[in-house]
Amino acid sequence: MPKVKKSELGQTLMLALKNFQQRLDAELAKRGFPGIRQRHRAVFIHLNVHGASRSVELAAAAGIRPQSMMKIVHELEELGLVTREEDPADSRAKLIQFTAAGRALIDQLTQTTELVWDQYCALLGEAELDRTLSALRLLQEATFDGGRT
Amino acid sequence: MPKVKKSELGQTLMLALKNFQQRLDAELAKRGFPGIRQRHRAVFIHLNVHGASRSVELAAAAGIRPQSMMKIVHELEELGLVTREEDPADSRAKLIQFTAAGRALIDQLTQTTELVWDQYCALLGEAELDRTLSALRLLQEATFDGGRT
DNA sequence: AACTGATAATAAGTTTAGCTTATAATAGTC
DNA sequence: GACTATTATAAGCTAAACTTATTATCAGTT
Repeated sequence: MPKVKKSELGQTLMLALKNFQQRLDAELAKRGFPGIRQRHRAVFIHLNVHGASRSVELAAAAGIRPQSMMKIVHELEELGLVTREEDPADSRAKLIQFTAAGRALIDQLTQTTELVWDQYCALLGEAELDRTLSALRLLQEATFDGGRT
Repeated sequence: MPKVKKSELGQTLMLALKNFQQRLDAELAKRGFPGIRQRHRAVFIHLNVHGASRSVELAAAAGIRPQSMMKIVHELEELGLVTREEDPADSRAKLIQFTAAGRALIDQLTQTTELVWDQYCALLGEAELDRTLSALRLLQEATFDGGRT
C-alpha cells in the first residue's frame, strides 16, 4: 500500500507547488519588489540561464503561449528590467535581454529560491530533495502529447 | 552538484503539476464530463474521503479561501452533484454531500487519477513514485506560516 | 439576559494568469 | 516569384482565486 494514496496524486503536486510559492513570496516580501508577480518569475529563471532569448523560446520553456509571454515581457520592459532588440540573424525576431536592474533582481530571485531550497533540505536532506526533484523532472520530460495544438 | 539546479526548484514543481493536469485532462476528455473543470476536482477528492463536510473545511483542505470554495460548491450544486443541508449541530453551518450522480463522477475521477498514477509508475517504478510523493507530502505538511491572514 | 469576539456562509467586485482568435511581416522552400 | 511556416503582436475572453464587506449564529463573560 503506497504511503500517498493514488487518488491524492494531484493534490500532492498542487499543494507542493503552493507551499513553495508561499515560501518564496514570504521571502520576497521581506526584500520588496513592487510589480513583480508570480508569472514573471518563470521568465527570469530561463533568461538567467540563457542570456538573450526570443519570446517564442521563453514561452516554450515556461510552458505557456507566446501571446501570454508577450504580456509578461512587456510588463518587464515597462519596469525597466528587460530590453527588446532586433535580432540581427532574423528580422522577424527580437532578442530579450536583461538590463542592469533586471540582473540585480535575478540575483535576488535566485538567492530567494535557494533559500527555500535550503529550507527543504533541512526537512528532507539534500540527497532526498535532489532525488525527489529529479524524479519529477523525469516525469514531466517524458514525451506526452496532451493534445496541445 | 545536484542534478536539478537549485534555481529550478520552482519550475520543476510547476511543470510537474502542469504535466499531471494535462494527462488527467486528456483522459477525462475521453470520458466526457461537461461542466467539470480543473478547480472542481480538489473538492471532489476531499469529499470522497470525508463524506460530508463544511465549506470551510473543504476550503482549508484545498488551500483556498472559503469564498472561492463557495462558488465551486454552488456550481456543483447546480450540476446536481452535491447537496447543501443544514448542519444539525450548528445552524450557521451547512453540510455538503454528494448526490448519486456526484458519487458516480467521483468514481470516474478516481479511476482517471489512478490511470495517470500508473503512467507515472511505468516511468519511475512504483517504489520511486511513492517515495517522491511522500517527500513532497512531507515538505508541504511541514508547519509554515506564510503570512496568510 | 445582554454583551462581545469569533466563526460560517455568503455576495460583489477585482485581480491574475493564461487562453483563443486574428493580423502583419519576414524567412525559407519549391 | 508563389507558398507555407514562423515571429511578433493585438484584442478580447475565461478560469480561478482573491479582497472587502454583510449577516447570522455561537460561545464565553459579565
